[in-house]
Amino acid sequence: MVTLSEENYLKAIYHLGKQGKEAVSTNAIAEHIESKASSVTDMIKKLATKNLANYIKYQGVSLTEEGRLAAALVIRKHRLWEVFLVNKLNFSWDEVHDIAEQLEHVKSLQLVNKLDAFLEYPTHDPHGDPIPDKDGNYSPIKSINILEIDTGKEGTLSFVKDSSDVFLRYLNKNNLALGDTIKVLDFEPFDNSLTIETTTKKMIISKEVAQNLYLSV
Amino acid sequence: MVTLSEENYLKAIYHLGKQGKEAVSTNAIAEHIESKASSVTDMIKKLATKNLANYIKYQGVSLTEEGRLAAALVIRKHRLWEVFLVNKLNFSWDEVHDIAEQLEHVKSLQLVNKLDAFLEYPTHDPHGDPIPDKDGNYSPIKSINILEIDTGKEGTLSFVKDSSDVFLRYLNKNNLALGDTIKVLDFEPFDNSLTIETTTKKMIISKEVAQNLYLSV
DNA sequence: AGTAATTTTTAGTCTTGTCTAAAAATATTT
DNA sequence: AAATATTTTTAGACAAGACTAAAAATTACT
Repeated sequence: MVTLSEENYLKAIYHLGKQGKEAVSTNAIAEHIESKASSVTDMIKKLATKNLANYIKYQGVSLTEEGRLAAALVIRKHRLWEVFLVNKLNFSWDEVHDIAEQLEHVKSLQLVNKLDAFLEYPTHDPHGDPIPDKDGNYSPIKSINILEIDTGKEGTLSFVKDSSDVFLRYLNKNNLALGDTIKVLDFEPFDNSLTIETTTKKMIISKEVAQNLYLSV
Repeated sequence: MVTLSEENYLKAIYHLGKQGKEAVSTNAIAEHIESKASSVTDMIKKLATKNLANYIKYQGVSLTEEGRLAAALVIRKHRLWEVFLVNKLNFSWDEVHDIAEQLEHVKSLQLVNKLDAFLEYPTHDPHGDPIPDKDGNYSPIKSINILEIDTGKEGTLSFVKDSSDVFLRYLNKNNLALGDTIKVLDFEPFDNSLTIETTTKKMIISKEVAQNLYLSV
């Protein structure tokens, strides 16, 4: 049995080293989960004895295949619950993190999979992060919301979810095309709209449009 | 902050003494939550210092108004989640208890209330137990599933949810009327039908019919 | 390479919630 | 009402997870 606390460490290791494959430092983990280095050492020893992590003293930790899968499952649950909270319960996407942080620890594979079906197999959460499948795999493409506001991060428009005529006409009219480089400048909480910047201009896009733009970063 | 463990004790006290008003014994609680009497003593002392319980040594515990409300909230959450699992995720009503036992501890008043709205303000969970409202109150009437099979418990038919012509004709045809005494003899998991017994006869009713019959016990 | 700075680990302590075994209080029986 | 049985509480121990302070290892610097 993987405890709540163990799950949080697995998540941290997963996020800090590319999906847990790279070794991450004790200090990085401590900072990420807001604890102390000594606590981290204790826990990673425990994860190692449980075959969830590879650990060599003073050399950092990485996840075993088993650990990677366990971490991906927690992330899958987190993101599915976020979709539920936003799409079904009408939360706004900036309110759901703390609740999903609790829901992600509920244990029942049947529950995850039924929730997945109920939500009609979403591929991305409301923040634009991709949702791992049952085997822990996911596409590296993220929806536009993922670009944090005003950090200067940019992405390349590489996929549109809705390929209806009316949406493609919208893109045409606004001079947006696959391959364009996009940066997010501002987020308006009132209607969830975004101000974005391409190489040629600045514009405001609605929540509906944002949800259909996918970028590689 | 009320911890997970504290919530479980509050629930137990609430269930064992009529909504926590009557004093319940240490042993009864220990048995109910499958722990030891000494652990219970420790915890009820803690609940008392937190003003959630009234405790006099060797005299049992009851809940304070604050404790009663906290317990009712946990039960409200448990039963709402059960409705969600059965009505939205298509679980059968005998599979949902353990999952709801975890979900009931998720903290967010906003979540409970949005879930309540999403489920269209259900009054009873899939087992027939009434769902407390925001103030911890609920009707003492239970839907028929609550009568445990073959325990000899009986109730009086006192309310029908669906009052359409077609349902009332069904009741007429089958000689079921308000005031009738009803006992549940068997449950068929395949289609969730029940075998019931009135003072005059024995019959099988479908899940749909059962969901509309409410009894006072 | 040798010293200084940083990172990581160890050792020992604390809190929460649980347990066993023994002591104290209450209930029951005759 | 005394003796016995049962229930409840206390005392002390333990596991999980976190912390502080000190020791050990690694990395960085000159």
